Amino acid sequence: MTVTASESRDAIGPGEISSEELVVWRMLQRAQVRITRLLETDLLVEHDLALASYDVLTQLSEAPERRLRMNDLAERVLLSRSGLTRLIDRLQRDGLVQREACASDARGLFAVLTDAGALRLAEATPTYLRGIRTRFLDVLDADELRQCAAMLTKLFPDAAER
Amino acid sequence: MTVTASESRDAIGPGEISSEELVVWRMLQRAQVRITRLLETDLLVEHDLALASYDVLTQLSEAPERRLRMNDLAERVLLSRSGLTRLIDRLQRDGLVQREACASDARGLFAVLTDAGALRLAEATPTYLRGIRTRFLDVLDADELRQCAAMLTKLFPDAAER
DNA sequence: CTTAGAACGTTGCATGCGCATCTACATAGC
DNA sequence: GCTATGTAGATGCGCATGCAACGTTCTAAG
Repeated sequence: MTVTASESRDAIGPGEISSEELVVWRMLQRAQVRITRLLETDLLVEHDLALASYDVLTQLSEAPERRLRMNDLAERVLLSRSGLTRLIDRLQRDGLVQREACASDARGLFAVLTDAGALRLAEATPTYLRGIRTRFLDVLDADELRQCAAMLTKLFPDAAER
Repeated sequence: MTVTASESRDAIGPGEISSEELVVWRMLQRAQVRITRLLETDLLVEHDLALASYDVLTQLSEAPERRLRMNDLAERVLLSRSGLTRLIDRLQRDGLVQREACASDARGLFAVLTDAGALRLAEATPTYLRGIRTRFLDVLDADELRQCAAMLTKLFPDAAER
């Protein structure tokens, strides 16, 4: 195939990707990983709480009766079922969560937020929010935030606000 | 402090965060994790290559003489030094990379991309690009992509295109 | 009722990662 | 030169996670 001058450099066919586009993706990756790590170390240092644990506590606190089925919870925090089993083990050992049987399905279990868990969450939340604000929200203006939300809604099929 | 009706619901003080803002952050987290996992399984299934390995090969391929100091490389792929040591162990075992001494600093090592590594990277790249395109780029229009790039530049202090 | 298949949660196992530590080398101060 | 401090990379260890397999229970088909 002969290549004309205009095609030779950043030739973009129908399925091609320009280097600018690629850079956007890479920056997104890096920014996200970095912010997440900062957030996690904040929580770890100030409250000895991993980000995944914080997520679990948050999900439970927002759920009706502060309880969620293991399976449901696993999906919400983006963990495999086995991963969630171990995480709930740890949280239960620390008294932040407890397991309860499900009346309507003997196979199922609820993870239930304890009062201690709710307290711990309340203590950690200012740290979490401050981290997000300083590392993410403060950097963007209202317009950008709206654009960001719009893009995410497109990217995110089941956006149901989880 | 007395709370008026207008403040009672989503009262936003100077350091507060509205629930909309919080949702944006959560969606970003979720979208990023999900896309990354899809990308990783694509590479794993089609080329038996982990995303971290792909990143290393890419960084090396773009570096002068296809080589980078371990430390430098670790920073670029967002891995700890020890993490990179093990990853390079594996890649070297598979013949995709090799270690070479550094003439100017006897402590240092270069990770060098081998021909086999370059070939493997070339094979895997279409999968990677296709994944990014279908899961990310195709969903956004040119305007949104520009907005996204602008935001990331603000979020990303050392944006130097890495 | 019985049986086949699916779904829920747990467990064994392997893997990949970070932290703390170690050794070898480099650099600065004397 | 010699010592003290710092840096590059490797190693021991612990931890969190996913996959595959398992037991238990639910559901559908006959």
